[in-house]
Amino acid sequence: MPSLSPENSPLSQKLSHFISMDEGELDCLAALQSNPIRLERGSELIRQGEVGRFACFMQSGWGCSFKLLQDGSRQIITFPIAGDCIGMRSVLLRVSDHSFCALTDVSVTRVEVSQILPLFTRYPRLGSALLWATSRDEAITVDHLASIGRRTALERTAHFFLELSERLMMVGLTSEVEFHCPLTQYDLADALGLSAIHVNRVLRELREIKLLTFHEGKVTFHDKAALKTLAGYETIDGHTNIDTGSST
Amino acid sequence: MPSLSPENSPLSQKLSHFISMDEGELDCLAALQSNPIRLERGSELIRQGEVGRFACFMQSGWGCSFKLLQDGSRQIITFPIAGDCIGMRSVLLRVSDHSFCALTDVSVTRVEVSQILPLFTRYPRLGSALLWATSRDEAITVDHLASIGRRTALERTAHFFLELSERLMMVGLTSEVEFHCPLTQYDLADALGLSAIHVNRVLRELREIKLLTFHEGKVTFHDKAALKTLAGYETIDGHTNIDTGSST
DNA sequence: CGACGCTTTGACACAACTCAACAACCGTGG
DNA sequence: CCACGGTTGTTGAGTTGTGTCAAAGCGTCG
Repeated sequence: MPSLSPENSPLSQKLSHFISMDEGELDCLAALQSNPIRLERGSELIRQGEVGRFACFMQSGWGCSFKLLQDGSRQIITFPIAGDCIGMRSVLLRVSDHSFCALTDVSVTRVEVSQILPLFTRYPRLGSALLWATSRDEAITVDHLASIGRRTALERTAHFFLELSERLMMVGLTSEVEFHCPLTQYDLADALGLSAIHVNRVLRELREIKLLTFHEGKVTFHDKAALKTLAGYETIDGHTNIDTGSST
Repeated sequence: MPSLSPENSPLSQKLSHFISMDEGELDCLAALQSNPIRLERGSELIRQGEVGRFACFMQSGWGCSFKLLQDGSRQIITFPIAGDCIGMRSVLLRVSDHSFCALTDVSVTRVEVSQILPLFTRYPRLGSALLWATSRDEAITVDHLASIGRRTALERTAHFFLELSERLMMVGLTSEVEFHCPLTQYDLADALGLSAIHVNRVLRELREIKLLTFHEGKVTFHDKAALKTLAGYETIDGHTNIDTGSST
């Protein structure tokens, strides 16, 4: 795997959707992401209940952050990909409220909070871009919550892949119609609040109605427009189709 | 309703669980919260899809922030209470991804983001306390997500009230065994991802097994320990009961 | 008084879960 | 080379938790 030039890291790609960056800002981002660490598939970087000592930026690979519940089941919160920040909350809360596990081999760089805060003073635009990215992640979590709470399994699954695709798009990891996706149906189940068996049935239905195929680690959209209609999908950055009504 | 002395505002009460504040910091918080605005029950302060122009701190009353879905259903994300910040994400994302509605008469103060950012420079401890509070809210949302995804209706409802109680506790709005709670069963349903009718059944069961009563706007815990066991509850600030296992 | 908002209950339907079995694919080791 | 266990995917049958529909009770308020 070729090492990316720092100026074109996934993170800077992502942030450039929000602000355009000058050389100093790009250098600062590059410095934040020096010395990547390689993690093997399956390794747990963060453990629920342990003290969070650092945050990380993902450089490449797929992971999942999840909560373990009393009865042994787990709820996957998100699948971090290149350009995403993980574990920031754990640091601020001191104790980690969730775990992080690598689903493929993964490359990350550690950042100390002490590196981040001064950044807001020296590179305020970069700081606000990071805040924007964080808010965006939060909005995705909230969307996820609404999905699990109020959408059917079919809608929910469709919505998930559309959102994932949009996230991958921002870091240049997908074309319009298909992308690589190393998740198992068990992973999907734990993310979507379903059983793995039901995920299988839902995926079959999505395939049969010719909207989307999930096969051999590859997701293919057959009719993105219809999929968006089915899922009630609105782009993450706020363009909504909903008529919010008016009266009390 | 007597106006609170600024030094004892819900927000400063909440933050004082994280840092102890000196006079300058308290004054700064007080300044942030001057000129409260009164909102009538039912008024919508933030509308999904509109441009988010400001954030607010709640002074008193109850509200709900929620997402509207395509089919008209809604998912309530959280019920902001005194001391909570609302709409911050909407400002940073420019377009609001959710709505906010007052469930009782409510008093809030507007804050411009331009007021917040310099605060991190002048009162860094206050800034980090605010970050902590924000992270804590995020952790609650994530918990909520796990609840809806993986807990049964009964566990989920129990968990919700325990968490709510802990939040109220931080701003001095509850005793150990009971608290005022103006939510309807419809509100609960939209928060818990259930139908109102099923919420009613669940509440009846919680009453029958003598764990919790929800009646006439009042929540009473009859056996908090048993309730925590049922819900698999861990305190928000990270003290967990879960044995995270060990092997791969 | 009637209208309305909220709660409560029952009967029934259905989405999603569980259990069980099997198929396909992998890497490993004999 | 093939046998093997482990992981992942697939399918069917039966169960159950939760949703839907319908109706009634009960406050409050105009």
